[in-house]
Amino acid sequence: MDATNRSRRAEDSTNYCYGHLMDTDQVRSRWDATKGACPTRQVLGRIGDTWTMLVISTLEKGGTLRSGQLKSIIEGITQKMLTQTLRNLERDGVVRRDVLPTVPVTVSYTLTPLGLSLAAAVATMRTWAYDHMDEIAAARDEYDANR
Amino acid sequence: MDATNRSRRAEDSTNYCYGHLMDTDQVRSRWDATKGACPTRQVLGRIGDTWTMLVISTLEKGGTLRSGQLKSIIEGITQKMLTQTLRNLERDGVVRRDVLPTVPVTVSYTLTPLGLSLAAAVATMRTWAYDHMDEIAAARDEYDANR
DNA sequence: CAGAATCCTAATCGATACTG
DNA sequence: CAGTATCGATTAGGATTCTG
Repeated sequence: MDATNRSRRAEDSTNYCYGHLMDTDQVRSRWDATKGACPTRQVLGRIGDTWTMLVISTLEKGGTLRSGQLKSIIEGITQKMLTQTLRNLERDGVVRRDVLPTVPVTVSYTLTPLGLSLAAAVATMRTWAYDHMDEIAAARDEYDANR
Repeated sequence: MDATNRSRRAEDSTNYCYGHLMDTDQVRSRWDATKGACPTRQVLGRIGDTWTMLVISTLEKGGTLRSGQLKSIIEGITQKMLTQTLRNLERDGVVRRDVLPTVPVTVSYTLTPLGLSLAAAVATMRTWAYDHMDEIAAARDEYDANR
């Protein structure tokens, strides 16, 4: 029973797919379930974490940036989370990591073409949030006032 | 020291703002920091959680839906997470909750105009993920092959 | 400078049982 | 049916220390 629960968690917890919203057959035919979650869900999950959008947007605005520059521009990010976020994005083909063999080593990051197209979609979300933050704040105030 | 760490976590952990990407003064002037995180960050954080995008997209497609309908359409969601997600969206003014005093009670949810505009932005992200899932999968395969 | 490794707390989320 | 409450497993992520 514990084993059942645990394996369920491990295997399926990120597999919820968007099939009912798109062409399910097409999604299924392009999705190798043995490799893990539905890709749409994986990508959206990645986008949603604390730092990914911030890193992408910062690179979009700044072009090629060094690790230290990203760290100082993105207020509050720790070394660990910056590295982790950049590794994930690199793995997904969204950023390119370049190492110059200076002493000490110089590492820079740049959005790939795929990353640039993602940055555009991210900007849409960011702009929406910015444009509607007053409306949201007002809705929250009203909601909270009634309890 | 523990107290310091804990309070820092509690108070500031979601306050990282997008000021360096937008008009910082304007963001600051519209953002009451005593109420918590930067609104942009709050909204994007909400979008990024496991179920929010799915619920929004499902309501966009289905129009007005009852709680039970949402639960059966969205594969894998639990009662708890559905309720929690809907509450958050209701608080932000994104969905409207209507209760009919039948026995037992009937509850339905609908996107507000604000919610509809958000759904459009969400669709952009969803479509991006769908359109690029092959590219991402390929990038991952290549990345993973080199280690 | 860039990042890997360790430790530890807090938030997330699923499972389950219960209420009107 | 819709929702609440509680518990436990898992994960995210911050602080810190160490390496080339």
